[in-house]
This record gives sequence, structure tokens and C-alpha cells, in this order.
Amino acid sequence: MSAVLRAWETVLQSIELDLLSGRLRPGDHLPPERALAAELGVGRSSVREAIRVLEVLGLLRTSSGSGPGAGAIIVALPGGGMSALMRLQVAAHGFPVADVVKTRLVLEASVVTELAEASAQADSTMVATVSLRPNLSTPVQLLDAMESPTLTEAEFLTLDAEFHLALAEASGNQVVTATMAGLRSAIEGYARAGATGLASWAHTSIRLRAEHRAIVAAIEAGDAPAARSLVHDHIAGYYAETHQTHLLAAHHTDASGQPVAR
Amino acid sequence: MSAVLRAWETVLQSIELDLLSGRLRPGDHLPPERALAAELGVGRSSVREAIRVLEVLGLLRTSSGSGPGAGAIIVALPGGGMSALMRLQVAAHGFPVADVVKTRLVLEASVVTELAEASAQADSTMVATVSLRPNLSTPVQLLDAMESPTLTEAEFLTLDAEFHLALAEASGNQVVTATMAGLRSAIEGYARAGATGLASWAHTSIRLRAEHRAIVAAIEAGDAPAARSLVHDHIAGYYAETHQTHLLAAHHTDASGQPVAR
DNA sequence: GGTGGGGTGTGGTCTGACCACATGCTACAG
DNA sequence: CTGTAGCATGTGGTCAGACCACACCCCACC
Repeated sequence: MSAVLRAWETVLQSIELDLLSGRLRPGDHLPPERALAAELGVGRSSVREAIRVLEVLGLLRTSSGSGPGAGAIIVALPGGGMSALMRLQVAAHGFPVADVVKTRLVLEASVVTELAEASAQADSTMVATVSLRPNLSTPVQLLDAMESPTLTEAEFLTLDAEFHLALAEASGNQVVTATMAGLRSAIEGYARAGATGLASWAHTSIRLRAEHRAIVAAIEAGDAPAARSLVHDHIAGYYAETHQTHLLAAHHTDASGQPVAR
Repeated sequence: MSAVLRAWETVLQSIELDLLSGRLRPGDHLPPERALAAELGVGRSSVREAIRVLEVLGLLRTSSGSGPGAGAIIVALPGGGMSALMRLQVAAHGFPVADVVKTRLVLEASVVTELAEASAQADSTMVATVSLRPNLSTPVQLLDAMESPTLTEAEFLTLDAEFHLALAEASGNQVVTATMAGLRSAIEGYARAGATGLASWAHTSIRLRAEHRAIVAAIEAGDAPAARSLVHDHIAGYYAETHQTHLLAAHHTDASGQPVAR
């Protein structure tokens, strides 16, 4: 396999090896494109193609100019590339919306479970060794912003998607956060598409706000089963309401993690 | 924001819009690079950068030559790009291994739950309307291959990773499958790294084989809770055994992975 | 000492050229 | 008429060179 690596692939491979070996670390500068091209014996355009890939994947950022801050810098920001990937994958009809929703159910149930358990643990242990209590300030701020009555549907749903992403971030799991970030645009897409067919947006938005508050309350109370259940109903409910298909409720998996009811 | 799109970004955007509008569908050919460049008023190198990105993301494949089969063809194979993304993300220390493992626990528990429930449903309904029974032939074939006593550790672990991916595929959820495919190389990486420190590989591999068989048996028996529990113990057990850290039980690692990059 | 302007190095882009390859057609031989 | 060898064509893959815009750095000048 991999008969002969194309020029840009050798560049990508070289950079990947440098990352793995530790020669390149987040924060470091990549050599200038021209230098890299000469060093690897390829054309500058091939170097650029590899750098472009890494940039879209969220592994580095580039900026023109001179001095520190310019050039290609390793950043490795999670979700940066996953977002582009998921968005394009959905655009190309690669992912059925139902699968996106089901994956949300699984991941978000896990997220709020972890958050609630961390919260409960922070309560039980008086010890102030490490602040285990999850930081929900960002999600709460988003909820406050969503109270504004002047929001359009699109604006509301954008904040909604940000709220769910913020919960994932608060859980601290970077892989889940990255995946959720990737799904975000897909989520916003189907949410917005479905919202146009709702009987009463005002009514629905009020319900969504209340559900969000309830989820946060359950987390802060350390009630993991409740948080899990609320999140499931929140996501599945909106999907069912906007897509007229009750398939999700049918099999009703309690998502991931531990069984809810024994 | 988004002051001025760079040339290759306009190309990417144009293709994305064509995908969303249905002008481009999986199986279609992209216009030749030169034509696309002329059409969009950019240089061919910019078109190439956009195409390169789409190729790495698994949205199209390119081939030289002439006639049908050559050129850039939309494929939208799920997980194609996620694999590159995750691999590089891990290479750049973007994802802690613990988060990868925790995400596996969540996703795979969901996968086997769905499989087991589908299996149980297939049993209960005598009706042969649609064969709901999940197709486990690929996973089982992999298990058979893993019985070979001549396998090296690396070969065994490769098959192991493939087995878990095959389970995800069998579940039918494309988003989960894509994510697992992306995590696969990361999984193989930490599994292989940890295996070198094991007391007895022979002993461990025997246990892993047995656990795999038990998981499949639970799925086929339609016993979702058992399957979920077995998968959890299987993954967490190996991780604990090879990493000596029981951090998984006490989750929530505050992730402040933002690189300083300045 | 402060300040302005040019020098310099960087990414961003375009152009043109060449190569390798796969195809398809055509002209020639049978 | 048929089959095949070989050239024409169109494609991606790559390179080299050139120019631009930009941000920083340094030094001469005020």
C-alpha cells in the first residue's frame, strides 16, 4: 500500500512525525514554507497543501507578516477541524440527521452525567483540595442571553447549540467536546430547518428555555439520573416535534453510561 | 468577521454550497481543476488546496488519467477524514488518552446496547418483514482471525481495534462509526504502547479473546445490560491494566488544553 | 529620546510549464 | 473486415518563479 507518497503527503508525514517525536509542540513555529520545501526536497506548493490540511484540521494557524505571531504555529485546538469535517460530511449527505441526533443523545447524556456526579462529589467532600465542581458559568451565561425576547429563531438556536457545546466543554472531555463542536453546525442546521414548521415558535422556545434551566438545576443538584433523563427528553422531544418521526422515542435507549432505571 | 475569504476558502465554500444545493452529489465528478479555477477566478493552486482539504476529509478522491474514474469524485465516505483528524490531533497532544478511553466507553456501550436490543427485537418478532437482526459476521470473522497463535502483539491489537470498529459499523449509526474510525488509530496507539509493559501478554490476550466472545454472545442473546457491562469492563480493564491509573473511575480531569501560542 | 520610514521575512496568490498516467481514437497491418 | 499498436488528449501532480500584502524590526532623522 501507499505505493509512492505524493509530495504533500510526505510533508504531512514529516510534520506528524515531528509532532509525535516531540520536535514540534503546541506553540512552536513551523519552519517557513520555503525552508520546509527545500529541506524536504519538494515544491513550495506541496508544502502549502499539507499546511492547508493541517490548518483546516485545526492543528495550526497561519498568519502573514513577520516576527513572532506570524508564520504557521501549532495550536491543536480541539474541534477546530472536526467542525469543518462534520459540516462538510453532512453537506455531502454523509450523515443522516437521525444518526446525528442519536449520537447527541449518547454523548450529551454522558456529559451531564459526569457533570452532575462531579457536582455531587464536590458537595460531599468538604475538602477543598481540588475544585471538582464543574464550572457552569458559560452555559448559564448563554441561558441568560437566550432570555432576551428580541431574539430571532436563528439567533436563539445558535445560542442553544452553543449552550450544549458549553456543557460538553465544562465536562472536560476534549474528545467529546471536539465531536460536539463538529456536530454543532449540523445540529443548528436541522434545528433551524425544523423550527420553520413549528406550530408556535414562542411556545416552543419557552419550553426549551425551561428545559435548559432544569438540566442545569439537575446538574448543580448532583442528580445525575434526572439530568440524564432531562437531556434525553429535551433533545429527543425537539427532534420528534420538528420531524414528526417518533422513531427516537420508540427504541428509547437511555443513551450511554450506566442504566438509568434498574 | 471573516474579513476577506482567502482564495482557497472561496473554492471550499463554493463546493460546499454545491453539495448543499444538490448540484453536487456523491458519485459526481468535480470539474477539472483548471476549469474550476477559471470559473471562480482563482489560481489553480488555490483550487488544489481546497481539493486537498476535501480529500483528506474523506469527501472526495482524486485520480490521474482520463475518462470516467479519473478526476475528483465526491465520495463522502464516513470516517475517512475523521481518522486523519483524530490521529493528528492525538499526535499534537490535543487529546488526552484518558478522554479517548472515556469516549470509547460511552460510545461502545451505546453501540452494543443498540445491537443487543435489535437482536432481542428480532427474536421476539417472528415476523420476517425486515431482518432486524444485526449482522455480526464481520466482527466474528475478526475474532476468528484473532485466535491464530502466530499473531504478534501489534497484529492482535490491530484486529482488536478493527473488531470494535466493526461493532460500531454493525450498529448502523454512521456518526458513531465515523468517530470510532477516527479514534481507531489513537486506540491502537495507546493499546500497543501499554502492551509492552504487561506482565504476561499471553495471559492478557487470552482474557481479551474471552471478553470479546462474551460481548458477542451477550449481543446475540439480546442481553443489553450484560453487553454494556462487559464492554465497559473490557475497555476500562485493559486501560487500567496497562496504565496503572484508575483515574477513569474518578473522571473529570479539568482540561485546560488551550495552547499558549502567541 | 521619540518618531517616521524603509528593509526584510513571512504567508497568499497567480502563472506557466512539465511530468505521469489512463483513456480513447485512429491508422495501420493482418 | 478485424484486431492491435501507437499516438492524441485530458486529467491530476508537481515545480519554479514571480509578485503582492502585511507585520515587524531597526535605524536614521528630527
